Amino acid sequence: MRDSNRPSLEDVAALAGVSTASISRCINSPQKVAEPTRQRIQNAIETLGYVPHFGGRALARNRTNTIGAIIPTMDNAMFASGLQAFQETLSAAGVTLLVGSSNYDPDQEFDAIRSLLSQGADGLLLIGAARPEKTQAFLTQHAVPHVLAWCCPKTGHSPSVGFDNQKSGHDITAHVLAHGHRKLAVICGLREGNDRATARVVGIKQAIASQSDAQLLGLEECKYSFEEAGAAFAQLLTGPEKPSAVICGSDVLAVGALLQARKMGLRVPEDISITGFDDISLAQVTTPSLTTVRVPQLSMGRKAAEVLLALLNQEPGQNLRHELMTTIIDRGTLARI
Amino acid sequence: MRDSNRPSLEDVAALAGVSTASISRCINSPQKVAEPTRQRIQNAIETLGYVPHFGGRALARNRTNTIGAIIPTMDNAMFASGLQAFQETLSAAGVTLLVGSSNYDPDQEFDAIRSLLSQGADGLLLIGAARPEKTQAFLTQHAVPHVLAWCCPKTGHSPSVGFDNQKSGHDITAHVLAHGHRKLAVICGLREGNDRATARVVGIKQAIASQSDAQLLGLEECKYSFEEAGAAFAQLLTGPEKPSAVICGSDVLAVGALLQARKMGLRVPEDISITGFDDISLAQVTTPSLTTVRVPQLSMGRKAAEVLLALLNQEPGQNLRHELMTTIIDRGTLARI
DNA sequence: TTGCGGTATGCAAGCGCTTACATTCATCAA
DNA sequence: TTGATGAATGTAAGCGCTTGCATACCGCAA
Repeated sequence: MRDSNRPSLEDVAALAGVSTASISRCINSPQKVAEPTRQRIQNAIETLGYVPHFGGRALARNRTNTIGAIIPTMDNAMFASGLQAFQETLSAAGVTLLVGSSNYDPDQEFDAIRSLLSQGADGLLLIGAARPEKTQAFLTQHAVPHVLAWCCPKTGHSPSVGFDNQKSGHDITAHVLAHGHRKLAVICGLREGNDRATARVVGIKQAIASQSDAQLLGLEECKYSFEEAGAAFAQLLTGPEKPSAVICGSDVLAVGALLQARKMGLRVPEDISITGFDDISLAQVTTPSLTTVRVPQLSMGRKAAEVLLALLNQEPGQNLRHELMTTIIDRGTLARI
Repeated sequence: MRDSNRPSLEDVAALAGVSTASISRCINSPQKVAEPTRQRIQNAIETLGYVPHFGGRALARNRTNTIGAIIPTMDNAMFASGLQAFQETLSAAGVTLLVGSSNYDPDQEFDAIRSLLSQGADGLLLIGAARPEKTQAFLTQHAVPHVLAWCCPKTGHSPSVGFDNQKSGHDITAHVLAHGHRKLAVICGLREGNDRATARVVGIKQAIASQSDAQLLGLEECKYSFEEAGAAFAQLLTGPEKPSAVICGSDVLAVGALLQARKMGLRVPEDISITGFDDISLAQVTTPSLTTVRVPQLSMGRKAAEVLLALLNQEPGQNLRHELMTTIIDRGTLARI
């Protein structure tokens, strides 16, 4: 490739009149090299435009300073900004981020894991806790340092940085109930293999169950798109009894529902209330703006990076389970009745 | 790290009773190995859970199968979905994506470039064409295969996959003028070091200049946030003459303006028209939804990946400049007057 | 002067993989 | 039978870097 005249350590050594060992030391622990030598080496490095060869270094050190993240998709503000924070934190520590995506598909996730590891990732960031036996076994067998984000499982021994999806689902529902709603409906993402979506629904159902006169009129599962969510919303309104509030498992779903409601001539929140989840920027932009659950994406991304770095550096005494708090953001789509 | 008992080629070779060369061949070009041997090797690989060591491979091949992308930020739907498409295309070709971010800062971009290259990136995706001499020199000196996206420079010899920002800026402005607007104002991103923002404004001004009775009442530069854009919008309305339309260099800015307009009691588009740029999902969600310029993010990301892969494989006869078309999406924030 | 301790540098052995070249062996045409 | 051919496999030389150990050198105390 771009090698033929790529300078190597040896070239630098020749130019500076020292051994390759000194160059290496000068780069990796400058204090071990006398000042005048350091100068000479620096000059040589610069005149040649030397950049250490990654493969050589990785081979000798058996470490790449690279971390992989596998997220369902970047095409969703939800993960993108968490990932951005994650990347920035890593970058500050001199570690580079490799990304892979799973499209919410466990098989694709497995492939991505294999691929990132074979690309030399020292550790991984994974979203959620639910994964097939096969994937778990692979992670265990290869003793892959990893942290789970967007969740906070009570079982399992993977470090995690996230929040309690179930509790958050419960909270927003309790909030809706407290506003007087009794006939509820739910739109959630496809739950198979998605523990976050699943847990949120569990929390929602739990809250409804604990309010004796409340009822769940319907639940629709769909992909995270405006269109599908709109269709799901329409479907929920076909029954004989109409919900007074629709609780959505994500802001994208909620916005899809909101747009559809408008299309159907329903006023939000006068005719029907809608709530979201995540608090991505979409949520503040709709009219009315979305009552939703704020997920601490930035701090989650940052913290996940810190935990993973600590893991790789074998720093002891780490807290392995970091539960962050979500907050209900009251805006305009939830009416009191 | 996770090495002590990591199996190596040699271990596999011992188990399978062949030489390491055969294992390597079996992995990289199976047709060169006889079927029974292949079976034996496969078994050995699986029982040991062997995964090739990245460093060793990179060293021997002098290629990492890794590509770096440096984008201003992922925390903006604008780049995120293009990046997603880019990543998916690479992934299908067995290439992994490394990401870095620049925060729209040329120095940070330079650091990111160095960092990704030192991480072994075989090639780079960069956003926009404008960069300091120093950065250019670095790219040239190291003969870094790269492609520029989100732009389509007529000069320079870097391959590019993008669209004509200036023309698009011109087009949307002409569109606004065709709706009868004559008093215009502009909100754009910080132009320093951002050739896309700059070019868009040039196009906008050009269109205004070509319509003799049109005038540009004001231009505000700000960061890509709702708040700053709102402030910019307010600022534009402080003068004695009020614009009838505000052209924004990005949907984020347009939405900020829109929210601010509402706050100020202005009806959009009755009292004032607003246009965006990019057509990210925000644009279809506001009330009224945003008249904007659609940028073909998915095809851009995909194409950029293809071009870069072709570049790395030394495929000849490549078209080095791919200009994609933008489209004006008419929605509700532009009135006819 | 000798010897000691410490610092700066060099030497050389890997790290795990790929691959050009060498070897072996079976097949087949002459 | 013989030699040419080609397929399957082995041998071993790197790829560029790090690092334990050896060496050289300096200043200083004895």
